[in-house]
Amino acid sequence: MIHISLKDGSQKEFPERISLLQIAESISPKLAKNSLAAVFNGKVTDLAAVIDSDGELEFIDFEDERGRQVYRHSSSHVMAQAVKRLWPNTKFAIGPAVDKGFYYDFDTDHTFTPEDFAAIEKEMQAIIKSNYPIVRKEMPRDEAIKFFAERNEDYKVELIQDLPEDAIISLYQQGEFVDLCAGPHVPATGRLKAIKLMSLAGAYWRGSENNKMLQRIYATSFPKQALLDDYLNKLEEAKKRDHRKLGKELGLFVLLDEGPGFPFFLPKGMVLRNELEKYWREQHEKAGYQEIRTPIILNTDLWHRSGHWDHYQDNMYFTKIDEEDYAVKPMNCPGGILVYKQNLHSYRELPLRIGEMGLVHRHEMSGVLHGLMRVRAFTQDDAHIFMLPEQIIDEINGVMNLIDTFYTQFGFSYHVELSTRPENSMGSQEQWDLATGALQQALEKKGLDYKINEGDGAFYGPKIDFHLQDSLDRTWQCGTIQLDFQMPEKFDLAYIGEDGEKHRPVMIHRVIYGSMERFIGILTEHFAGAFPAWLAPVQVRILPLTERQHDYAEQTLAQLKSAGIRVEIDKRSEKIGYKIREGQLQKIPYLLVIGDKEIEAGSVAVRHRKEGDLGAMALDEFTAMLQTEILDKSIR
RNA sequence: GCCCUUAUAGCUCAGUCGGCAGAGCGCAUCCUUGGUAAGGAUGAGGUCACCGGUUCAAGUCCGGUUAAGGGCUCCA
Repeated sequence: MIHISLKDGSQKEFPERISLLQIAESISPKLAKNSLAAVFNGKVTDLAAVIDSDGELEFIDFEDERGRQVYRHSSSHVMAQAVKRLWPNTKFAIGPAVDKGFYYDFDTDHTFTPEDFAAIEKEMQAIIKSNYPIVRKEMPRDEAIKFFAERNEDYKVELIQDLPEDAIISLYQQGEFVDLCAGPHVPATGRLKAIKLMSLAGAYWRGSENNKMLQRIYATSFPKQALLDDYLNKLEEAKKRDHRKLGKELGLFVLLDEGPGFPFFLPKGMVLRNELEKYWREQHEKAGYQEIRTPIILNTDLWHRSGHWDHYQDNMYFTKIDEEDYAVKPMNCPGGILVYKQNLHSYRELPLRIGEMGLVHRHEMSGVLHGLMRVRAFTQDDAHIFMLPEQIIDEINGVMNLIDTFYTQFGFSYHVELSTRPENSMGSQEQWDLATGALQQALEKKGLDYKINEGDGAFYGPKIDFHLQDSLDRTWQCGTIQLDFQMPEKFDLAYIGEDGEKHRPVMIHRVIYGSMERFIGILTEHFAGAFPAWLAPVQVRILPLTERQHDYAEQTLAQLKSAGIRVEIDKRSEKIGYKIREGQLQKIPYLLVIGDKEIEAGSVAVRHRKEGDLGAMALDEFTAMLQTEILDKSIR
């Protein structure tokens, strides 16, 4: 029996060999009618069918036992077939389904431009209309190599050569087009419906920058035009939350030609940033951290000693002072370590938790810069914890709890990854195994689901990464916990144990926001610029109806200010509707409309950015309400 | 860094076949003094990213540089 879990959480059981059409029929006749039933040779473990509450089919695609989406994968073959027809000399690399669509990598003399999209889409529609059966063929490895070599498909030959000697190679054919493919596929090209080519990109063959760069076409497909339209609309909506767009509109930050990757924070962005730092300091004081600040520029002897010279040089900036070589810090740890070394420490002092809002500079390649998410100068909300070996698990657990407190405060959900030893790293395998094991143990003790990221650790230790999502569902690493046996060694760190002898402490590097820049970027998209009142750069805007209310508005402003509220007045001689519109667009939590009625009653008319007109209230009452909201850090 | 695309007013963007630089928003001034998402008029605002080339003539065509956008690789 195989178990099928539907996306709505329910479970069904089926015999081993069954067609997807049969599965679909047994779940819902409606689903079956729209079904993409595939001729299928393996097991089905998941049927990604989502049926929304009113029974309409929201999205359907089948996944095979390795999680591949059949419908999109078949779409990718049809795109390849169309490209082959239009540019017969094209060589084919790979064309998998991805999250919201599919792509295919091509090697051809023709340079694709977006103008080619219409022609390719038209050819794809012709192929769909022809309704070619998609037929699976199998042949021995040697025969398959010969088959593709004759067709000059170098990449396919290379792919097959990587398969075991005795492998049976499967090919899928539709009309004149044959592709190397494990399958499965929809039974015929006519099953495909709405197709849209999305974008062009360069992509290295097999993802290595030492290989040739191929041309990748990204596209998506849906079984109904309405679903495609819906998807495109959602993309448009997501773009409206883009932190780069909102950052400009809300006056949070700018990026200028004069400093690529070096963001300028504007007054409103600074208010937000300072509030985040304030919250950070409160929480860290509670959690037993101390705070330090270390220099941005330090001499190169230090960086040799720390291993950054050998392992991180390409990402560092250098400078000279009085003929001596200095480097701008790319990480805060060496500074923190020097602070630790200022005293001889007793085991009784440990764990020692030392935080630093540390400004670091990293030379990132020009092509990777992205708004606030990926910059060349950023402030890490760093901390280094020096501890006894037996304190490791507890300390990691403490940091995980702190991270959870922060992310929950902002309403983020996150996923966790464990990154292991990279190639360019220092220390013995034994130490790495120990460190990686400790992180793993801490994760398991906490019961967190995590994904393993082979070879993605820091050069001095493995790490647990916490990832948050942006508005386009791209994920960004924010929090990280890194366990380090190397730096204490390199810097000969010590504490005096119970036995009166010197011992080596263990070190954790950790950030929670990750970087202030990236976190503000994510936060902006998460709230679509409508920050909770405690973070909002302007919490209240007073809108006097006419000049007659200006004095009263000033009094109101003074009272709110003395209550610690960030408030401003719009005194322009514009109509109230216009002032409200602007206040809404600036996503200010509260707009206070003041007319003669309010003056007479000694009140303010309150409008909330999401809830609309809340009616008149005494100023004291409003102030108390808002103060509570700010103090509770509520999301309203 | 690599592949593709883009760069015109503070912002968003038109500008056709190479022939006098445009609109809306915003801004300034004036009129309007109003009740919950855009009242009206007038005006200012430009080295068409930068450097070079072709041409009688370049925002427009060509080459280069810089920056930005979508990816790849890399990363907080």
